[in-house]
Amino acid sequence: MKSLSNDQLLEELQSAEDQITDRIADNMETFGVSSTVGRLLGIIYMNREAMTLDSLAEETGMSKTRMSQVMRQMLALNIAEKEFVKGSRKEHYNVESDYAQTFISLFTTNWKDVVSRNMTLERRLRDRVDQMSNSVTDSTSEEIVERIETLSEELDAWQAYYNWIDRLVDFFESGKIFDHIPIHDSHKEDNHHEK
Amino acid sequence: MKSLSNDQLLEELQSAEDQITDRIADNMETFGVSSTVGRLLGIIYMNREAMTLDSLAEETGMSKTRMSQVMRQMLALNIAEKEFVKGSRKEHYNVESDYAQTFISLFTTNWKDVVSRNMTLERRLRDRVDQMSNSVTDSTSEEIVERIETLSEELDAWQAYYNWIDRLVDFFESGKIFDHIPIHDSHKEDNHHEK
DNA sequence: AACCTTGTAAAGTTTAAATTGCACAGATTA
DNA sequence: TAATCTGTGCAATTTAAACTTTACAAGGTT
Repeated sequence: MKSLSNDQLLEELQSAEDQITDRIADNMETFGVSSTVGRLLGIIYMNREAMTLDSLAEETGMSKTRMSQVMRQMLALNIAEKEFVKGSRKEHYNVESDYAQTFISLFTTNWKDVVSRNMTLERRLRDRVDQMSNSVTDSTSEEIVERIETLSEELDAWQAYYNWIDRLVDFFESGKIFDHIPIHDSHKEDNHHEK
Repeated sequence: MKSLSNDQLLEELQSAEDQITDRIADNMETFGVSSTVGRLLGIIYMNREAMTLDSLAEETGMSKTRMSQVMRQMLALNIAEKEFVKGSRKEHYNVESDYAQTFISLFTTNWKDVVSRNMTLERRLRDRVDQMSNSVTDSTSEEIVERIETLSEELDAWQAYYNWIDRLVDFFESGKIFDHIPIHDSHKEDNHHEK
């Protein structure tokens, strides 16, 4: 294996760092967000310091407007925050540096939204089903009575499911998850890396 | 509140069922899959019986080709399976009827993929970093040495994170999650629905 | 006051994803 | 063997998402 010159080392470093950013961007798609969200996350993370819209635009080669759009989305997702930098008029954005914490933010923000939307619909549908039940008379066909009953049971399952997700979200958000899945696995220490 | 006729009841039922399907489709986007995946899941689920590509195409108004594509994707995601129906030459597809189980399938399939892709990259990068470390001599600039060290630490964090996700996936897949977050919450029974 | 700076709204353009239509392979039936 | 049925590869089209350009509002500076 041949040794590397200073210049080659710099190139290697840049290439490796870029690959990490690329992969972070890629993985972010699993959360259902555009890869640019992931790219900015990776860039700011690897930069280890809050960045401005202009510096992000330069780094990505994209327009400042797009940077603004994406950063707003990231704020909404709770995976970035504004950071005050004295002496500068520009807004600076920073990201959580803990991977697992970012995972949790994305997971909980996304699912909280879903839960709330669904709980609302569930209530509305429940009312309608109740009204249907009340409309049933002797002249109502057997099939209809059955479908109403099935629908009502469906809503029960629906409610149980979103209630489960709600508790799941809380399990992550409260950090209880770490009691059961600690960040650093105590078992497999075999592959440990020495400093 | 006024009572409903038979015809109105049928319309109400259809409308309510459609809304449920729509919402299932919507929610599925949180997993980063197209809403059509969710729509087919909802349709087959509400149908309570395995369906063919043709019946799906009719139900959605989409082409059979698209149904084929989406069902293949759903098989890959482990949220649908082929079901043999004797006497029919067509393939029938069914879906898991348990919401939480579907959640777990999607969650684990998606993240397993991510973990494996990342572990591979991590190993490759680790090798390159080692080679960089070995190339360091007296004439190597201080800045470079530091960046190599930082990169190496970054890989440690990276590895710890994906290992964490790996254990998290197992936590879900093995069903241990249900020991801590049971499907039916024993606490809040207040909002209970009587039969 | 006129003049910068910074962020974003709005509308337009480009790129990528979703979807279709056609064609055809493989398997089945007649 | 020809005729039919079913699922899918592939290229073409449509639709939606990502991204850019322009313009302008709000606040800061001279």
